[in-house]
Amino acid sequence: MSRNKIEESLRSEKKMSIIQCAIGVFAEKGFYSAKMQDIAEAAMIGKGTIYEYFSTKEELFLAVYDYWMDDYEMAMEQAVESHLDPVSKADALIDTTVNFYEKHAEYASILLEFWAHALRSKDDHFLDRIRSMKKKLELIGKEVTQQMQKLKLFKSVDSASFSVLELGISDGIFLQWILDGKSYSLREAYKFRQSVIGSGLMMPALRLLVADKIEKKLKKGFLSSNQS
Amino acid sequence: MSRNKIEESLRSEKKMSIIQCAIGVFAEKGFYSAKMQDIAEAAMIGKGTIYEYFSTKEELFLAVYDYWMDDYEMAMEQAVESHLDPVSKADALIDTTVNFYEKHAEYASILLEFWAHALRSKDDHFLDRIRSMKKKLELIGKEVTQQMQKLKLFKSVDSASFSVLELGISDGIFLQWILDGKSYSLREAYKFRQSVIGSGLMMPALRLLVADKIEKKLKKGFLSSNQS
Amino acid sequence: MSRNKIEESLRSEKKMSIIQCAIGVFAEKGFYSAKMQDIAEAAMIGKGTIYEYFSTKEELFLAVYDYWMDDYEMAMEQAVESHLDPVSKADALIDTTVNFYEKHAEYASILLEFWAHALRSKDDHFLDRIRSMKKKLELIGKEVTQQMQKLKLFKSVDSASFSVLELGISDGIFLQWILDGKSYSLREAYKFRQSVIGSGLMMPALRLLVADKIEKKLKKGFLSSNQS
Amino acid sequence: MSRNKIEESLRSEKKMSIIQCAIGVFAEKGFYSAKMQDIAEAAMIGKGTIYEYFSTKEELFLAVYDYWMDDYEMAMEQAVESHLDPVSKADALIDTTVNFYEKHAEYASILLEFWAHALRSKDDHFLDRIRSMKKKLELIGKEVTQQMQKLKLFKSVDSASFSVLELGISDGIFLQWILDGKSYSLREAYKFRQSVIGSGLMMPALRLLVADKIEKKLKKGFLSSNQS
DNA sequence: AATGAATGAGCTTTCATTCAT
DNA sequence: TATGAATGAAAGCTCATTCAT
Repeated sequence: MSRNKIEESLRSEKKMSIIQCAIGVFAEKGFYSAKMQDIAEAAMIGKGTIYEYFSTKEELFLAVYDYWMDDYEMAMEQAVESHLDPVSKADALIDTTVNFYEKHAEYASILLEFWAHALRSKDDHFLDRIRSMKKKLELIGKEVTQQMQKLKLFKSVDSASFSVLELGISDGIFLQWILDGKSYSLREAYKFRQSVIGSGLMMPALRLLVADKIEKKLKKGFLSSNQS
Repeated sequence: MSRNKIEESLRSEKKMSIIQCAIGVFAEKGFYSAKMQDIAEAAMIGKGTIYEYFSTKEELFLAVYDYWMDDYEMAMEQAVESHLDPVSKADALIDTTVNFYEKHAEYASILLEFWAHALRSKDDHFLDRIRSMKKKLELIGKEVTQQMQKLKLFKSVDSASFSVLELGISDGIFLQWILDGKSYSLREAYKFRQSVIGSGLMMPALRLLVADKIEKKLKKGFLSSNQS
Repeated sequence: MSRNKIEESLRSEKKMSIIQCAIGVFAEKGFYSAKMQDIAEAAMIGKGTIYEYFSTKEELFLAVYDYWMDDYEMAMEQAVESHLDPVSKADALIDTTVNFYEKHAEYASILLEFWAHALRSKDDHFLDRIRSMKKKLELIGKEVTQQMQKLKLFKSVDSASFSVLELGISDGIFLQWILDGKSYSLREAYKFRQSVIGSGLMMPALRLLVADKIEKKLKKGFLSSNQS
Repeated sequence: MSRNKIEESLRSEKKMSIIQCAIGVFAEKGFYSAKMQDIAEAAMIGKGTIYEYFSTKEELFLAVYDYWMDDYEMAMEQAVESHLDPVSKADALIDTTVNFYEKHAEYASILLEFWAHALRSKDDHFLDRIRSMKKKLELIGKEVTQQMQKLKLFKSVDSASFSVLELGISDGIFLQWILDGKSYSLREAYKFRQSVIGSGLMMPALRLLVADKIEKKLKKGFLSSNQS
């Protein structure tokens, strides 16, 4: 590695370290209440040093979101690529999402605040970032849905609409779970959701096959804490 | 009305007026960027006067949320009470929700910010308020679901879980709709959701009855702008 | 006086009070080293209060200069108006200038800094203010010169150029006096200047009349401290 | 040259190079707004390197002024030495001054700022430097004046006072010229000044000799742009 | 000797809150 | 009761200076 490359890499590493510390502070205090001082202290560096890497607090906030979403996107892409049949893909996607959300549950408030920020900001930068990620996820969902249809597993459904809906549902469940104080299993909630929706879209042949399992799941719900 | 009662009522009216003005300012600028001065100007009163009614900015913010949620709760309760059969009730609930969300779309960022605030606040006041509202809505949803089951319209499903799920889905769809720049009809998205989910929970008898309509809806999706 | 008028007047008075305190602080520390805190303390008000009257530090600085120059301009105008013959007018102008400069000697550094600021500022506001004052003074000087010529006291001289020159000389003498640590009498320096220049412009008739006095003045200079 | 001498000389050269770059930056931005970074960039060296040569920003500022004044002093000394008769000397001095000022017109704001700085500084260093230069120039002026008197060209006048006056006038004209946006010829202004003052101090014999030329100059002034 | 990443004191400005009227 | 002038704590950001390399 050349001298420049090493320096570049060191710089990048330091940036990451600041971002990681910032996540914690932003999550705990929120964008406005988080002080640059706090973040500097968390990263055990001087206040001025942050500004060597991010020119404003807002830019750091955006970087935090980016860092996060890149992580999520990559995981989702990998999930879909590492399976062949659409059913496994769908399962893997849900699994990845649940893992991601469980891992970052404590940072949910950043997500909300970021969305709020984006909706209000004159600068489209924030909204664009959100939408680009949504587009990517929608595409993945759409493809899996279409494969399901091709294999006659799913009824004929507008795959784009369904994919958008799924994304909304996914965020919505996560949000409720957080607001409900994580009092039930997020994974079970997702599975319950899958039972309800899958049950609605499956072709009769498939439905009969898994009817029993679905029925049990629906009856059981996801609120009882002793999950099998 | 006694002298005191009149005064009390006047006071309450003024409070409402401040809250209503605050909603607009909070929505446009967000909690932190909204200045008490802005709110006072919007309400055409002096800055100090706000403090006669609310002791801090945070309290006013909470009052804004309360005012809003009371409105929503009341509308939902009325919706369910003004219909007898559970299918109409369900339709009315969806209608009310869509109406409410469409009406307050521009205030979505407050909602997000409020949730973020609640998640972070040491003071459980905020979370409690959110949960009390969710409990109420969950109850409503649970009852309707149980009635559906009693009438053999719905499969056997844990009504509490389903109700919680529905709430999450509802918020999730709204959120996506907002983040997607309201580029499609929120109502159609809700109907699509209903088709997917309904299709999964309906008893075979009912399903056959509405199969055609549902099938069409699923094929069409909700993203095309020329909705019938 | 109406309620509004009174308030307006109070506001104006407070503004003046802040300006007067700011003069002292700016003079002692310079624009950059003068802290708003210092000025607030000098005025015995809160730091924030200054911003009720001046929106930026720079605006306050400009106000200080304006306040000063208005004072000077008014004094000069009054000086010229309260005399009829041009010789008395010229004497009065010099007298006024000397008085003004002696009174504000300690604030000379503000003047210099203001000029430096004006020369550099992208905003022409500062330079314009300086030039408008110079224009006014040049006009006054020009008129007096022309009257001198009309009365055959002065040789034929381009009055505009002479007026500009005089202004420069005036500032220059003041500057030297300040930089020389006020080690001689500013008044005597001005008189010496008058002798040199007057001697050069006077018509022979007048010159012969005052030759003696001028000669003495020239011989004596203005550096000896025991001024008569 | 010994090893040490060479190193010393290299060091000195680098110092000069930094000073020259600093002049430009200080002139454009002023002492406070000029960043050490800017100066380092202008000199194409690292920020830290400046501190190898100057221990503080203020010291560099002083060095800039010194460098400048040394330049001016040397030019003035050379001017007076390269002529024999006092009239030529006086002309050469004016010429040198005009040249110097015209060349450094854009740096006028530094001069002003430096003076302001000097007046305020607790540290007499700055004022002393100014005064030592003034002393030198006054001495030169005094000598020339005395030679003029010896040759019976000038009336009897206190040469020290006159020299101080001249210095003030010189700076004053320069200052006006700068503040007037250099809208006329500095050289013509100096000549006009010479006509006015010379006319006042010349002995009758000399005056008659140049009366015509002076009269024309006075009538013409220096504000018309088409200078002959 | 030369560098520039790191630093943190210190700045202007903002704004929720108070309180005299 | 209503007000808005006054306040000062607080925070983002800057930049002269240091020092390890």
